[in-house]
Amino acid sequence: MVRSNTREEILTSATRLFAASGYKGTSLHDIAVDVGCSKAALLYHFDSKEAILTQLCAPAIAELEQLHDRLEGLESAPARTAAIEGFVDLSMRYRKEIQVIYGDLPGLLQQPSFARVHLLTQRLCEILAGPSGTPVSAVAAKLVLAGIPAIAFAVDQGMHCYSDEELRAALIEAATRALAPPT
Amino acid sequence: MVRSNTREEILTSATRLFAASGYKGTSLHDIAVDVGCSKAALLYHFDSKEAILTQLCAPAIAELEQLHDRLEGLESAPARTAAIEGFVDLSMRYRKEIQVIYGDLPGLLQQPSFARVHLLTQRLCEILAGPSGTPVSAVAAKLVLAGIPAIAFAVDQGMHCYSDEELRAALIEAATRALAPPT
DNA sequence: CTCAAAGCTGGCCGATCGGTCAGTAACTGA
DNA sequence: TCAGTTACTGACCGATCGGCCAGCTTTGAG
Repeated sequence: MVRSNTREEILTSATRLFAASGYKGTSLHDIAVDVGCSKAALLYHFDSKEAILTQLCAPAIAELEQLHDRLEGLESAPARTAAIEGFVDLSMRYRKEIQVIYGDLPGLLQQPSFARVHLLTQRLCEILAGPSGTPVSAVAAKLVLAGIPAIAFAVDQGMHCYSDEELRAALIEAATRALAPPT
Repeated sequence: MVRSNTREEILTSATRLFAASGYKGTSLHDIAVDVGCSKAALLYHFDSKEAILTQLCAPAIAELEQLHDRLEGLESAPARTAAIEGFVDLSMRYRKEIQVIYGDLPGLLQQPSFARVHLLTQRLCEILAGPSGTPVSAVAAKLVLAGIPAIAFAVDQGMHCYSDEELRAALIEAATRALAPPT
């Protein structure tokens, strides 16, 4: 049997398995069984296990990059609302990938391809914190920026009570509220 | 050389190494080198690698349990403020342990000793969401509950700009603001 | 002084890991 | 028809993993 889209199947399986058991907790054998091919086939399509991880995170990172570019030209206030909306959408669209990243954060931080993510996230944080520069606004920005992906992380483990639209709206409102200056 | 407090040294080293490289990413050999003893010595003091993980998380889990008991008798409003303060304090005191848990969340969720943590966190979430029961308040509670430990997670990787007191105050204010009903 | 317990070591075990390699079946353009 | 490329397999490799065990010191009570 020869298939045409094995590469995509590998990426799909790897994403689900990495998200469920972590990068280190998932072996090439596990992925091969899930895909229904040999372990060697994985390494025919990808240079290494790490290459699989990098490839499956690539689209999410690319979109984060795009979000960053989109915000660069805006004024402070509209940049903030756009950042909230963009980051919520991005976190919800790439739930599984975020689960993978969160599940292996300490080990991944050292990897060069994620250093860029760190920079982009820091920039987003500055935008969310706004120009005031008080500790509270900076910490609130970190809170939102860490909390939203963490919800995306947890949402597949027992938070099916809300629809995506409800969840999105609620996240944006809660984030906006946390970041709003006290009245 | 015979030492008296090897057990504590093992727990300290393991916590730091697990936090830095993850549970799976740290071998018994790594811990043994860090402590300055043999790998076999680790398994003399603890039944297994997993037992080390369980033991080092035990104090944090016990305190979470205490926080839960303390909140049980309170009314809705004071329970919420006490929950915020208690959870912020707990998250800051056990930063390293939280880093360990976050770093291996997917794998750890299946473990029985962490099922209890899941329950306690859910109860905390209900208290933070309050009696209103709207999606926004529930999601805001999740946001705060996920965001605070995530900051504790990230704080040791480049957020030394604030003192613990500043950080604590800012976290409590940001969390309170995110959870406050719109005025 | 004796001796058992506590604390610890070096060496070893089977299992599993990521990765390599020679070989093969199927498809494809010349 | 046939050479060449693509997609893939099974067997195998060295390294590393968690864990076990026989035996060696050190310590302290009787």
